[in-house]
Amino acid sequence: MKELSKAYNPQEFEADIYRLWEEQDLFNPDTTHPDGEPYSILMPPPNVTGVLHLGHALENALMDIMTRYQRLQGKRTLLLPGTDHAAVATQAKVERLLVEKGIKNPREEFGRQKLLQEIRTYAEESKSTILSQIRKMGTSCDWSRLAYTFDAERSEAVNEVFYRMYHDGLIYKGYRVVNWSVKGQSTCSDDELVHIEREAKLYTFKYSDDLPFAISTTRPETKLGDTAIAVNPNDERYKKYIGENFIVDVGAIKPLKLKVIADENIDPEFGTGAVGVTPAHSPIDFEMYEKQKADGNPIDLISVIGPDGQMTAEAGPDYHGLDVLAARQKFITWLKDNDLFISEEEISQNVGTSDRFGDVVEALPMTQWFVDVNAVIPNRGKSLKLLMKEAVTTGLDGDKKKVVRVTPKRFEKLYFNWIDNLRDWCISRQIWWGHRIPVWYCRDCQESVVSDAKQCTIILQRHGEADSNANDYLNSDVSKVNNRLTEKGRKQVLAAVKKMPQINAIYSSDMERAKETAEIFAEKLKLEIEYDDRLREVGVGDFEGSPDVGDGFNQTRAKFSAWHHDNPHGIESFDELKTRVFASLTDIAFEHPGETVLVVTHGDIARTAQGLHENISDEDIFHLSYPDTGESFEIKITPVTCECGSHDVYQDEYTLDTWFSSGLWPFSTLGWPNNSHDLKDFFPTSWMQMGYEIIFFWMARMILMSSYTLNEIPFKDVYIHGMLRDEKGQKFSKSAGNGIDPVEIAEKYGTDALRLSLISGVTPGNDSRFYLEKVESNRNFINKLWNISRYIFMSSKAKYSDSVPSHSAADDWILSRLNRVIDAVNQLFADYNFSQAAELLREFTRDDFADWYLEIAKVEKKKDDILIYILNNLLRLWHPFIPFVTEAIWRSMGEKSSVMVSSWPKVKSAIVDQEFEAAFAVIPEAITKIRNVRAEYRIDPGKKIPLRINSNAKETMLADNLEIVKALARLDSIEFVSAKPDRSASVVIGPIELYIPLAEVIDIDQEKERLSKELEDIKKYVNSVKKKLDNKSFVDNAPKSVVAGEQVKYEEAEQKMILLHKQLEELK
RNA sequence: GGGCAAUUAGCUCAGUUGGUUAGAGCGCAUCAUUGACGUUGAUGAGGUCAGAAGUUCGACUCUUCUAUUGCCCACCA
Repeated sequence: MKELSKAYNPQEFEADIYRLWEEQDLFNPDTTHPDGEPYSILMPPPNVTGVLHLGHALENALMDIMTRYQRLQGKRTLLLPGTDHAAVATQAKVERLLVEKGIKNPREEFGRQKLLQEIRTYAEESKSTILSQIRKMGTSCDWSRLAYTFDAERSEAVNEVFYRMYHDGLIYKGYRVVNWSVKGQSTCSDDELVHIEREAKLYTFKYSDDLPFAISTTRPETKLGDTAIAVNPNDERYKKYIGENFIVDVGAIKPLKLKVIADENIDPEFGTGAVGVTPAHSPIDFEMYEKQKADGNPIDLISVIGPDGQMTAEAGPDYHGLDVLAARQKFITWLKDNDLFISEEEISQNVGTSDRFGDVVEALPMTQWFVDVNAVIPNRGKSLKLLMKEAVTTGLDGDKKKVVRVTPKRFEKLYFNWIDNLRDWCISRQIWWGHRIPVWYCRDCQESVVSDAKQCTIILQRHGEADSNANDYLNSDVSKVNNRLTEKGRKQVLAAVKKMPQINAIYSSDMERAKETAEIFAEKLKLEIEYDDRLREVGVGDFEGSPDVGDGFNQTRAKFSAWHHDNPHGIESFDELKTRVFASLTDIAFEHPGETVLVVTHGDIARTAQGLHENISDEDIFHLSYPDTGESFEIKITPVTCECGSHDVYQDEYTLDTWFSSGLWPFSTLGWPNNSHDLKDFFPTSWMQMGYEIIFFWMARMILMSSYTLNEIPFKDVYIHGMLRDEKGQKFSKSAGNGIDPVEIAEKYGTDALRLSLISGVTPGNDSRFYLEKVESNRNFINKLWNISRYIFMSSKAKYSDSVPSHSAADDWILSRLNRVIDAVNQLFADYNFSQAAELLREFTRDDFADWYLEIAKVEKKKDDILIYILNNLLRLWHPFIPFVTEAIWRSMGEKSSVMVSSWPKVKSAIVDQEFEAAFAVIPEAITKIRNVRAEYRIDPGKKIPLRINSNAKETMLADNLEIVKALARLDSIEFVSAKPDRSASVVIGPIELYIPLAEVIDIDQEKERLSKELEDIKKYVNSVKKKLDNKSFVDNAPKSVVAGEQVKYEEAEQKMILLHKQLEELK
């Protein structure tokens, strides 16, 4: 047995222990419990937008506690780690950082490839930080199964699901009013809106004098696009006009034709009871537009606001180019000038803002991709909406086994409410960081193709610096110059090799400088090189060997039209260049679907490939920047063949909502769409935890995707946790400046203390507070456990054995307690009540074990085996909560394998004896009462005093365990007496009377007061119980056991009362 | 506008099908401490369970209403 160091210093062992677990592959269920019953938890993937915060730390603690608990039960437990590319969140973040660095418009200045490269670099960095932080939290996840929502496997799943939904008619492209963030230049879904309340003005006016209506609006500028007036069909004032058309001229490009339409939802009481209908800029009005169209009574749709947030030409020459606020003022002025303005009124209104970009969104009509939540799924007879509902109510198709249990249950209501109000989900985004929509358009026949082909990731690597770069001359003819890499160039390549991800194949231009570069890669990556002359640098014609100055090569090309189709000065035409690059890369993609390929090539070729990939104009391609020598960027090409046979397709440039890929997480991480073992074994997953703020975003989407794709629920149980708040109850946020770095806390107090603090006080679904005092007290507690162990190791030489003989009442007591605690902890785990489980363990460890049993053990001696036994059990019970310290102590105990793969203690019910425990309680009670008297009379704690016991207690538990009382209450003599000695303090415990003869210190008055006070208390109690028992209806109606219990209480209390009374009498 | 949650000791919170003399931790007070642990121990003070009504033999617990706080949802233009 190793001695534990004197102080508990988590910094000394936590990192080593985690490394050891990893080295022994203990997080991998296939290593530890290959034959156990599968149990799986998926980590909600943190966004790669920054660093781990306290909320993540809480989630890690919760998941890991559950994982370690299940693993100790012998289950084949998988906790699968991963991260989320978080499309818009990440791009918004990186753009913000770039703007801070002085780049005003990153998208314009960088272009797609370069910005994506920036984002990717940021994301990868953030990812590796987060992963190391997860390790720091002690999370026992299986790193061999690490996933990323944006990696090749997950992309494959995304495309496959899109493909299926499209062919099932659940995904459609439609012209609809969507939420548009002008600042982010992208759509967002309804769920991504954050509603804020703000003051606004409600204006009332007429379109023209001829019109019998006045209308009210908060957005006068949109009225330039009005095409109807809606009234309630039962509104007597306006009924007669329904169906009529009015022509008004409010200054738009042409006069507006306004049809009066009826709509039930119009409130006749609000405003004037007539509503100007702007189908293009209001989702509700758009619905009216759709309805009118469906009814064969179409109205127009005029878009007067553009994606740039400015008025369009449709709005008329007076307004065109103005931003909305300026247009509003101008329109109001016009109304006033023409005596059409009636009134304005301050109202408060709710507006939707973009959760990532923060601006108020505009409603704009656009062509976007949607998931239809109401359409009937072929062969299923029900809609996605219905599937989502079934999964939480009856189970899918009524199968009770396919039902998600939500803890706490009240969140189900929230979920249903959301489903009921759900509209079609807009899944296309105009940002670049994300999964491209897997739709291709054919350049030959103009048709679109939705393909489930696996995309090939191509890393375009420019060769390292060559002689031509260093000495500035052009070289594209392999036969003319032997242009090799410089020393610097080779170094660049070696550096690039280190950064290279897993590669399946290498292709290279056959020019010397590329060849040389490729060879370095090939050697290091142990791959063969395929040479392709179509990857050669652009042909420079007559400029071969000369520096590119004056009227040289690039000047010639700058006159774009001159070499577009032709070959001025013998240079390669752009058409020829594009054709060979496209053909080469397409061939590669078809050769390596689903793989990552390194293509070593030249600057101009890389840029041309990039341009082709982005589907931008030839001239724009020419103006793209090169990658630097030795640098690379990646593009993804999916080998798609159009129905017409052409490979000449380009992909839709929109990307998918990030929640589309997150929704697939429960199965995409387990190998779907491939028929993997993991999918069979671990899906549906067993348990999932998440914060209530992502129930709509994530839980709902996972249920949608799983029930659609696999006709299964994604998880059997979902545990909803609350948010962490600071000590004042405020949210943690950067802007509030109250952020706490979990890693810093872990470093200072130890991860174990952090974990315990995070979950303490946490109940399902409720917010909890986090503050340093909590961490400190938990650290102190762990230190206590450390010292308990240290003491036991110092005093005991025993080895753990699964069964230990009991030598005394105290032994029986502690063993019974232990088993009862194990039982209770199991129950608390079953209810996901982690905080209480830890609380219970803490109580047992500190109060029962350390404060009582260890002290008793010092008196009774020879308890080595029991001490070790209990400690061993305790370490296993504590391990899910505080994995590091339990492992450290476990190893010191001489155990060879890890505590994390030992076994969860079994309840030995034969040992549990609650009655005996209750009987034993007299001993601590007696000791406490005596200590109490000592404290009251200020007796020096070191001084030993005598004790007399009324002899009627001779045959009790107390009489059998006097040695314990003697030592712990610091007594020098104990005798049984038949009468109370003179001048002594007395206490009553049930039927037992204890006397403490203290002639020299005793104060009769003080003693009288003390006893009187106690007598008063007990009298009150006796009376209340008596009243109850005298109440006939109580005796008649209450269950017998309750009445009997009250009777016992009464008798005991009464006896105590009599004894106290007697003692008080004796004092007089 | 609709909904959800919370309200228990100075602070943070338990209290799981109605029966407890309503608990814990921190803080506070008093005392102790060469001892496994001062990152400690012993002892104590402190609450009409937000308010009102109701159901019941019995309410912190169930019902209704009220108040305060927080959160979520929502197409009064």
